[in-house]
Amino acid sequence: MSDVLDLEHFLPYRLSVLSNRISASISRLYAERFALGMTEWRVMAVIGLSPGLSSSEVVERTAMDKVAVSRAVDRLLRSGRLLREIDQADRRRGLLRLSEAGRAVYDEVVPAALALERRLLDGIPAAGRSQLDQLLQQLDTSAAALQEPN
Amino acid sequence: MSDVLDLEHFLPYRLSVLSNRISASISRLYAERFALGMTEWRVMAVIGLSPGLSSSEVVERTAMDKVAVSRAVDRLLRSGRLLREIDQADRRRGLLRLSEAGRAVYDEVVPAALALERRLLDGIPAAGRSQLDQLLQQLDTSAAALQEPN
DNA sequence: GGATTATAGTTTCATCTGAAACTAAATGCA
DNA sequence: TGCATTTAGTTTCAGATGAAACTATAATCC
Repeated sequence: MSDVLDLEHFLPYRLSVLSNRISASISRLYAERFALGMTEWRVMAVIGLSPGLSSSEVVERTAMDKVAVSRAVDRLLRSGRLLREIDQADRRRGLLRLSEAGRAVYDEVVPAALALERRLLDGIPAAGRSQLDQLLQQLDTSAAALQEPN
Repeated sequence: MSDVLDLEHFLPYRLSVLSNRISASISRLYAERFALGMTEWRVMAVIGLSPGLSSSEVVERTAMDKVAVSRAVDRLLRSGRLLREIDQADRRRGLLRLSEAGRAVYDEVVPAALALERRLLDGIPAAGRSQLDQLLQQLDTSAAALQEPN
């Protein structure tokens, strides 16, 4: 059909707008209540679930920029929400865990984040959710393929 | 079930990663071949389809920031890809259209963008695509609702 | 063991971004 | 008509961002 590009129906654009909308809401949640940036929250989320990871492992898992992670870790250390212990087996690496204060924030943010996700999915029945899951998976695979090969 | 938040399965996170991945690929396409930023391209896309809109109408349609649009328009005017004519009925407004050079870029980028979209959707059958369409629509509605009401 | 290469993480720098303040024109109102 | 308010669009400023250079440690090769 069309060589016409209508942004409204252009998948990359729709995803971008949707994702920005959601990020804005969710950032507001973190920022207002906990003075927490998106990157910082993501670091906390990863470390909360998997204590003892290093910064570069966080980078691998989250696909965030390593500079961003470095700075987020720095802020979290300084605000006392994260602890870092040098890995004695490899002294370049710093092993991260939540402090008590960090854990307290984590335990409060997780339910709020999950509640927000639930509101997003509210109108969508179980069948639709698993379709969504599968579709996102496929898109992610295609998108990853798009990255490298030209 | 769980009060556990695993980023890998957290919808806002997945959307953000997916959208960033796709945006990166697509930006590369615009940037390398045409020295065109994402915002600039979006402005061109809207104006290409609907010549004669003003900047603020572009803002409305794209949900982009008005500062970003203002700057993108400025760059596009200076690179000679866009023309602006002051609306004589309301001299605050500038009516935008693609120049000949702009149209040439547009006519080359549109098929490339559509091709990229096609590659994204490649593994997904027609049924899945319409599900996706519907799901994104629903999510967008929920996300919009999330914006205002606290 | 010493030189070379690779990796973890940080710093620098130039750019991008968006909120808020601002300018200019238009509209509403007395 | 003249003053106050609203709207279109730009500029300013302060902070976020990411590529590239850098530091420190580890691993590899001779």
